[in-house]
Amino acid sequence: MAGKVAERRAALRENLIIIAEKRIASDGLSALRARDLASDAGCALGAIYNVFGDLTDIVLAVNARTFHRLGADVAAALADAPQDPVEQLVVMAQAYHCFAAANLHSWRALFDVERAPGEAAPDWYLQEMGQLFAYISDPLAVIFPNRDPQELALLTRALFSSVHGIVLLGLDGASAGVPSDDIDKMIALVLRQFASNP
Amino acid sequence: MAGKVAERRAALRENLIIIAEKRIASDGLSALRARDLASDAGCALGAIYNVFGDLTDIVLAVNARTFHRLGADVAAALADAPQDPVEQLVVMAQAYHCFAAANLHSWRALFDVERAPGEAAPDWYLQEMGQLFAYISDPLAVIFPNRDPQELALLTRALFSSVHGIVLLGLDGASAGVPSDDIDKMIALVLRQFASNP
DNA sequence: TGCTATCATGAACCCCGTTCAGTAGGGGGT
DNA sequence: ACCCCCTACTGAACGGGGTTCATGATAGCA
Repeated sequence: MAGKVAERRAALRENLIIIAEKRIASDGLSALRARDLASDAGCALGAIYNVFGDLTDIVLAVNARTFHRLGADVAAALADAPQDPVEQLVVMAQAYHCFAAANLHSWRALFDVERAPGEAAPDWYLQEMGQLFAYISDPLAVIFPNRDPQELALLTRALFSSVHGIVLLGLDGASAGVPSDDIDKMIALVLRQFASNP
Repeated sequence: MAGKVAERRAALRENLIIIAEKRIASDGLSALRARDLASDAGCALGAIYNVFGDLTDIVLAVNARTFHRLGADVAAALADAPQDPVEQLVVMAQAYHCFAAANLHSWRALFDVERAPGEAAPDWYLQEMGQLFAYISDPLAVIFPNRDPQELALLTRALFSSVHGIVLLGLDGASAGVPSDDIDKMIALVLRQFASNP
């Protein structure tokens, strides 16, 4: 049976991703251990390396799923949003915040995984990122109809980064815990103010 | 001699901090090894633990110095800035970007060090952060004279976080390397737009 | 000088990711 | 049905890292 081996491996692969996902979600990226994975999956330690190159590959697979869920949440928020483009931006940003807060460890793993220096970001990463940027870019183009596409691209990236920064520092423990409401307020302040004078 | 031991330890402490600082600056936080530190400092491996609780304590000491240098750079930029409060914000933010780019590894170490969960941020961290916030808050109060202090505090934090986010994602390798000029443009776009309609 | 309390030392411990020699198992030929 | 061979799985072992602690060195004091 030629397909049998590939099938078993694919099943193990899925299994490992799900187990790693749970582990990261509950205890954070730094709590991920190869030996725990193996024992939870009921496989040998070495079996992990028959299916993944190393632990980072598993984390990347988990991150792909997380990123996809994030994109779906933002898209869902956008679907329910009012027509006003500024409100659309606010709603999406707050959905981003909401996702990050509700999936803190998984969300942090998106950025905490260390990429080998010089290695390009995976394809799915750029793709999901592009999707998020597209969600932002559309309302922006309505708000700023006179800016050229290049400038809109910069604006898009700048706004995403701003919201990301607000959420990142807001959820960071070092800041002594910014209340969730304050984070939403900051997001709304920045976005509304930003879009107030095109 | 009662002070002799304390003196020797203080010297070793300083020495270790400087060596760790160099190491982090050149190769990044993850390249910091206790054994390298000991051999570079010409001391025993265990001597490190006579002077610091663990490696994280050394990193925190390095971070305190980095943060201080960062604050000094921002203050220097502010001193040379024009009177216009919006321009002051822009100049400070670009000084932040400039510092981060020129001290990439040290700057990343400020945020990459993992704090024990539930442990409060060190005193110096909150103090330096407060200093940075004060630099931002002053021009903001001029730009938005009608907002109450509480709202100004939120604005201050939001703007800092936004600039931080722009610099963070801009300097991140995963974004396929945003050109430095673009980062400065994004900063200026966000800040000018933000302050354009008080 | 000898005694003792204190300090410095680095080999050893434990944890962890990764590897690879050894083994089990299944498919195909007779 | 039997055996052989090749593949894939296994988990003990390796290397590297942070931290500890029994031991040896040292400095102060009588």
